[in-house]
Order: sequence, then structure tokens, then C-alpha cells
Amino acid sequence: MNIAEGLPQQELKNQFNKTGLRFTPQREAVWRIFEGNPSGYTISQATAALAAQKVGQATVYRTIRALQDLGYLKKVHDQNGERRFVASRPGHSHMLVCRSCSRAVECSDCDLSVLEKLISRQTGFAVEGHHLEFFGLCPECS
Amino acid sequence: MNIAEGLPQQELKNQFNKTGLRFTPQREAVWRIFEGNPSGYTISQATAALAAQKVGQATVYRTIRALQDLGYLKKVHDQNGERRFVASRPGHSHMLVCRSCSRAVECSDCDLSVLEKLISRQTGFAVEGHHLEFFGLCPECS
DNA sequence: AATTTAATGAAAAATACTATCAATTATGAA
DNA sequence: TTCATAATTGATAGTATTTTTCATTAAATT
Repeated sequence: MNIAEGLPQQELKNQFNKTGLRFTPQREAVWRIFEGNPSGYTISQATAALAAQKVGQATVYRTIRALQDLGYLKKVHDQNGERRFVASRPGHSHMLVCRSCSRAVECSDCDLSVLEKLISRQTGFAVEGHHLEFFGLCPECS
Repeated sequence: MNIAEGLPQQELKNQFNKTGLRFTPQREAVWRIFEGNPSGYTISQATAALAAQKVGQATVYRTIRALQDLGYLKKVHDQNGERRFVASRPGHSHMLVCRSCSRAVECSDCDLSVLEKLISRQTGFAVEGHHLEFFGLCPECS
């Protein structure tokens, strides 16, 4: 039931290669811990977990950024306001985060265009996009 | 046209006093720079601006946190993904941030309950709330 | 195999944030 | 007002986080 379950490693490798980057064993190791955990990790949790696999701290930082840039990691905020990264599919979507276990699921994109029009009228802004994050209790924690 | 324009200093003072805190000249200085700038400040911008007014770094950190807790500062993300703080009224609301000048305006709360119900059905989550931030171009930058 | 390019990781550097504590300032009671 | 109490400040030290550097290693290309 992972967000990115069934994502072929090949797709990720291709995405890296497309921009001249290499899908190294270290980068694969980083991806694997996220792919395997729907609650994701804070940076410090990830560096700790990956240190056990002999992946250096700088590499973790660099890889998390790369995965973010490719759209395979998204940033969310847990109950404590701490920043976590969770596996996701590329593209715009919204995240729904459990306040108890931090499990995150991706919501299919919801149409806020009506809202954006309303806000444009109210404020005079040309609204171009939004970030939306939901929080609540996941089925297991309910 | 500031978000918090016309907010009486008195109200802020009362809010501080209500919890046993004092509205000191330093805290007032912090508040004033935010009140006067709809684009808000990053922490480092704020510490720099306030150092010129002889407000110490620790006090800036402490005061920003206090103003946040009281609801008079809200955190937004600018075009570079950097965290800024902008003056706001207490309570739940959404922020609309200009990608060019970082000017932020507060949107009256918009009803996402229909969306939340839909997401509950789709995911099984008990949705309790959300964070929503819009970005676009403000009238001046359009 | 030789060459070129990218990635790694250890360490240093830079940045961000928090805690400590003596001195100062405000508040309230007498 | 004066004294006692409590909160605040800011300098500094301390901790944590993130980025950069660079020599080395590994991968891709020729």
C-alpha cells in the first residue's frame, strides 16, 4: 500500500539518466527506504537509517534534493510541524498526513479553480497555483 | 494596504499581557517591521533589519515565535521555497504569496469541507484540517 | 584500456537555532 | 515612592543543521 509501490526502479533510473545523473547504489538505497515507508522520514531519521548502510550524510542530502526535483519525494509536515519527506509520484498532488503515525497518502489532484477565481476577484492577484496539505487520522489510527 | 494595517498596538499589548508577557520596546520593534512590510521577512532578514535597531538575535527569534503563537505572524514560502514570516490576523486563514515580490495577503477562510469529504471517501482518512497556500502575481507585479 | 565525467564521503565551513546567565527593566504591593 | 518580585534582554557559548570542498572512487564513453 505504499504510495510508490510498484514503481519500477527502471523508471527512476531513466529519470536520473535523462538529466545526466547516475542512479548509483547509494541513490537506490536512499530511494528504497522511502519507498518502503509510507510515513517517510525527517532528514535526520533518513541520515541515521542510511548511515547504517554506509551512505554518507552529504549524499543523503544531495539525493533527497534530487528525488524532490524529479518529483519522487514530496515534503510534508507532521503533527509536530517537523518536515518529512515521503515517496510520491511526480506531478502536482496533495498530501494527506496522519497526525498519529505520519503515514502520508497522495490525493488525486483536486480542482481548486473555482476557489482560485474567487480569490483572484477578492485580491486582484493572478493566482497561478497552490500548495495544499491535509491532516487527519488514517484508517489504522482511527 | 498592509494585512495588519490599523491593528491597534493596544490589541497586541493586550494579547501579550493576557498570558503574562510584556509588550516591550524590542517586541514592538519586531512587530513594527513586519506590520510595515507586506512581503514579510526571512529570519535572517529580520535579524539583520532589527540589529540596526539594537534588537538582539535571541530576542528576534523569541519574539517571532511569540507573535506566531499569538497568531499575528504566519509562515509562508516564497518563490525560492524560503520561509518568510508575514503579519496576519489571528485565526485560520490562507495566504496568497506573490512569486515576484513576495507580498502576501490573507484570504478569508475558504470552505474546503466538500473536498475534505471527498478525500475521506477516497482514502479512508478522517480529515481534520488543512494547510493551503496560494501563489501568483500580485496586482503591482502583474 | 584509456579518457572523461559524475558521485562519494570525510572534513571543514557556514548557517541556523537554542540555552545560559548576569544585568536590566517593568510590575505590583506596601 | 520604594522595595520585592518577575519577566526580558543580549552577549556568549553551545548545539544542530546544512552546504561546500576536494581528493578519491566509480561509472560511462571512446
